[in-house]
Amino acid sequence: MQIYEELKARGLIAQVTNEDEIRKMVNSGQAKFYIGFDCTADSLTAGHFMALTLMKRLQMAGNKPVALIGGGTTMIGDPSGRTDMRKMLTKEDIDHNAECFKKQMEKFIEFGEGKAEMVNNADWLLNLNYIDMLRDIGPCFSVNNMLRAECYKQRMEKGLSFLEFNYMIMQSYDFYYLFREYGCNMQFGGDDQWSNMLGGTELIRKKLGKDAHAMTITLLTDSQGKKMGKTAGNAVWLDPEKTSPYDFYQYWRNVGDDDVIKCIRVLTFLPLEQIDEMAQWEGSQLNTAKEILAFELTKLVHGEEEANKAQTAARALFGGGGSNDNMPSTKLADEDFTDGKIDILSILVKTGIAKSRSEGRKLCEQNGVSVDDVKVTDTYTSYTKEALAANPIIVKKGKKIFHKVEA
RNA sequence: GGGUAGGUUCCCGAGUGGCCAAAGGGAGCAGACUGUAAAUCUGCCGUCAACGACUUCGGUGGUUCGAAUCCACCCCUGCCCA
Repeated sequence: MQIYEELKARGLIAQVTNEDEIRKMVNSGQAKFYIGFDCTADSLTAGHFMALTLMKRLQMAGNKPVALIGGGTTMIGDPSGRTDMRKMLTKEDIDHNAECFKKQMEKFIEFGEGKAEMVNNADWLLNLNYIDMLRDIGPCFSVNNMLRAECYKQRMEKGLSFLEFNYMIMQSYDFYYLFREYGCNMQFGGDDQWSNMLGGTELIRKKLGKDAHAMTITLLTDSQGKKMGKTAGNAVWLDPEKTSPYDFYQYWRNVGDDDVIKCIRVLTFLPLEQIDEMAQWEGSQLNTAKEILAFELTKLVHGEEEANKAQTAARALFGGGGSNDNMPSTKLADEDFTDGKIDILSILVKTGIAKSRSEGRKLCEQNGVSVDDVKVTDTYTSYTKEALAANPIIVKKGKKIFHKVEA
């Protein structure tokens, strides 16, 4: 099976500008494609991860990937699919984020001579002269058409600032620039980027009279149509400091029945035949599929060693096994104790299990907290430093959150 | 610039002088049930030294015994007109 067919079979392809040509190009390794990443945070997320895997898949098929870091476009902020304006980031933040992105990507994709390239659109966007640029590409954009673009739809009611309106133009300019200077003939991106990407192909056609292509990836959504890769509004980060490998593993271990196979298909590199077989599984058998999904992804992002640790930790914790070294843990310092003791509420807050003492109190009162598998309902329960130093305790919130506490 | 409708807790959205830490919904968290799933039911859902106290309703001042609610000025947003 060739790469294009494989992408299709995995359900990765959402929209394409010209299927026949793209298939030909991609299958014969003739594509030099780019994917843009706006650096709005200091770590990539599970959402970006799919784009990275796509890059890798295409690279393995002989195509040339270009990772574009959006040091310039982030200054503007993509309004696509958003109902409110992004908060403006400072130049320093953006630079810092770009640096973080770079490091994370390097772990996953090979850059260098004859391999993948990395560019930053700050290098050309930041130096544009307003009037020159307007005269150069301004005539190629129809405001009427732009206003009809899908990516602005949600903003037509709530308001769209001129700043953000320009995002499409900047992204189009990127494609135009990369086409011209780097020979990039294709752009990939999330499905929400479609109109921005078409802006680029249009611009190239108008300015250079040549065809460039665009293809979007299906955004990963769960069976309820919600974007995946988020927990309680927080992203699942690829940075182990922000989302520990254990939590990362757990996120995927806990996806719904209806979503496991899709996730495996879309995100892992397991052969399709094997996946088709798993698709036959039903009921609690799917737990095995979830373990496979979680393990594979953790391995890809954090390495095999971390994946093993996360898996054994999870199995020990949920399988009723003994204690384990790999669960999240906190070592208390001297100043955390008063008169050599610390109470349960302080522990909950200290470990981040509860955001406030109030929340912790409520958790206890509602039977949500246990220490070494014994429910703690008395909020005045406290532990001495000596006891904790001798025997670390395992604090558990609900069924799934474990935390080791030692002194 | 003119007119007009607004800015309420994570989000949506009620509240228009005391009965308001603020209805309702969503999200989230916990409990029951389960398979570390979904659905369902129950409870919680500002903070704290907690039958009480403190901080919050765009901002700053003011009126009042008392303000999310009234007044003044300011900032921001939608819509209409220019």
